[in-house]
Amino acid sequence: MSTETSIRLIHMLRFIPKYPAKRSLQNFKDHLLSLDFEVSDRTIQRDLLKLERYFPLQCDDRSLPHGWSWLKDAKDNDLAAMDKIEALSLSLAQKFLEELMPINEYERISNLFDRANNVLETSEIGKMVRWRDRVRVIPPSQKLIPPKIDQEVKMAIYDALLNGKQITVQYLKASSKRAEKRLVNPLGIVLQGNVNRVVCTMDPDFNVIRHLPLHRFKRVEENEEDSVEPKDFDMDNFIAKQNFGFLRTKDPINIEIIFDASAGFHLFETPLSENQKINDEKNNKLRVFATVADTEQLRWWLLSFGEHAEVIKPVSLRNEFKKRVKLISSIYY
Amino acid sequence: MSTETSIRLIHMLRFIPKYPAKRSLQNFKDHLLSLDFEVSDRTIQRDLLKLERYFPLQCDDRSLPHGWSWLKDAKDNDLAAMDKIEALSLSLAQKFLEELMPINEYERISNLFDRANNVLETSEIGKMVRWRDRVRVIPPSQKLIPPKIDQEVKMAIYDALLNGKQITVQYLKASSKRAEKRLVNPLGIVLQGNVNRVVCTMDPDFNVIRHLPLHRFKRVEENEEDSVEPKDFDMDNFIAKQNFGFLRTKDPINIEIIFDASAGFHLFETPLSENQKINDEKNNKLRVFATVADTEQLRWWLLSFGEHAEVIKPVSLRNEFKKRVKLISSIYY
DNA sequence: CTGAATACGACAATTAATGTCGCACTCAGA
DNA sequence: TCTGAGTGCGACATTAATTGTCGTATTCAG
Repeated sequence: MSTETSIRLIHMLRFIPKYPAKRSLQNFKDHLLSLDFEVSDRTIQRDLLKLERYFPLQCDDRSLPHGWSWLKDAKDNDLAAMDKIEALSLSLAQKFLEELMPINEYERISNLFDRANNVLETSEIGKMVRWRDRVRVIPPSQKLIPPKIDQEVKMAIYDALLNGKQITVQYLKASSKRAEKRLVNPLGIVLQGNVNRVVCTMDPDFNVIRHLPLHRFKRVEENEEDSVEPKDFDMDNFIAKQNFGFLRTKDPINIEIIFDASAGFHLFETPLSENQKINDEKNNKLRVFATVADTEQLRWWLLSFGEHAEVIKPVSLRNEFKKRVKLISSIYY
Repeated sequence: MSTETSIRLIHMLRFIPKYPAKRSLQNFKDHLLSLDFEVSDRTIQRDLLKLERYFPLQCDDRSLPHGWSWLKDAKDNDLAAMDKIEALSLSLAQKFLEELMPINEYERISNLFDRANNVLETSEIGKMVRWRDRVRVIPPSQKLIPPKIDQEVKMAIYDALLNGKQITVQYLKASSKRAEKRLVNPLGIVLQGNVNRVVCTMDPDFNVIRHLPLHRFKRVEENEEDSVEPKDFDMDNFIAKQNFGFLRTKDPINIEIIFDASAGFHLFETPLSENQKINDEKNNKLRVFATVADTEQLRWWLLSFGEHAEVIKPVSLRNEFKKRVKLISSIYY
């Protein structure tokens, strides 16, 4: 018999599920026994009362046996036991992230996912369908291989950013093979697809704001000096106006597009905007109206439909597409 | 003086950071004092030794004062204190997920994110740059508004899937306005972009395998009957061969594409495949070779480059593009 | 080299934890 | 409505663990 009360309490805390699930005294007894804690029923009852004083727990005493659970909206119920459904949701989220983001970096989130998978795997065998075989994620766009990021480097840069400190780095320019020593003022982080970019200024010219892929930094040392920032630096301005070149005009535009019904049908379920309207034309076409941001992405998206989408408005966009279509034709003919 | 030893131990456990960060006796003392635990130094030392016996902790005794931390690769270190860098990473992951997936559903993951944001917000003010202003996520493709999913419905369907049970549902057909009662055998879940689909069979014809958006299910009841599955049902087969129509041929294809240098440059950093090769042609073009899956997505992706990409091989794909380009031309001219 | 800070073993006093028992209550089945 | 097994909980004596104190050894900055 183990004599370590506190440890037993921790195990009990982690065995309590979130409301509306609940555990009975007998459940706790079995669970503790499987962990080699042999105590009397009375002790378990007392333990639960004690935990209730310090954590947002709940005892359903409307019927026997009483059932214990965490309050639904408890803040720190990351301690709580995970139920199967929650585990399945998390496992889905994991598959989703894996497709899109180098998730292995995020250690704590991996822990959470590990725990979820563990719950799914140790549930009663046979009764449960093998979820692994039953869940798939279809990536929304062409899959590209993410660059490898050095964890030490990443952590050092994040740390410097948080502390507002300058860093001295070895930076590998795209054009060269050897890293160069540079002095860098980190300003921010931008995640673009699966590329992690550091927004910064760098010697010799600290007036130019750059955005450099994190994986090009080879060595990072945090300096004593505080990071020097350009006056009135603002991330949104930087992204919008200058460097990423996604946003064309600041104002949203009203678009009118004709889709083949099969290609545009999904817009009924996942609209482009809150104000989207769809007219069902007779000839198996859909005429879609929406107000959207005027971005490069919009163009990429429209282009990807090929012959299944026709830009009608705004006229400027239609003319742009006319020109591009001519250019594309000239490639193949 | 509080007399609740066990509770104190739990607080201590959650205050211990992950290696390589560490906490000294004085740190613990201050922390406990702020939580109204007034104990002697010796007690804290003994507590730590006790915790060390039951959790993967580590005491760095190479120098004074000694520093405690969780082992780096501990499995259950979701209990551990979160450091600022980890918190920033998680906050990034959250922003990433928010752009792409209806994440608010995943309660436990939200808790984790809340905790991360809390760490960032309660850190020493002033010393830390305001991370909110310094972190951005640029979505990889056109943003569409995710459908709203009823949590009760989702949980009921997941539960039935896990338990291998039939369900009786109210299903809203795309064409109609009123939900109909149906008997459904759930077979699996597919996440496609931000649409959550249920793979299933349904009355009246249980031989047809369907994939229906989760948000079309209006009410779900789990039945006593076990779910009846088609013989030899296999998710991958289902996705690949029949219904999603993404995969064209089972075998990967060797593609050769000519990109404008500016458009294809990112492939240096995020390649299409492990075996990708890039020839730098003289005329500001890149000739890219890679082995990729033969999917619709590949076509969408290539089309989205417009005049900045030319398909060379395989010849079949080039011919396909030739035809499509002619069709596109005919729309605008 | 020196003094302040830290770690830790030992021990006795204190405090908490535990099992047992008895009684009250619940609830399903007769 | 009755019955009995199951469950919850108050009380209490016993046992076991926890705690503060003190003394000594060690570390480390100046």
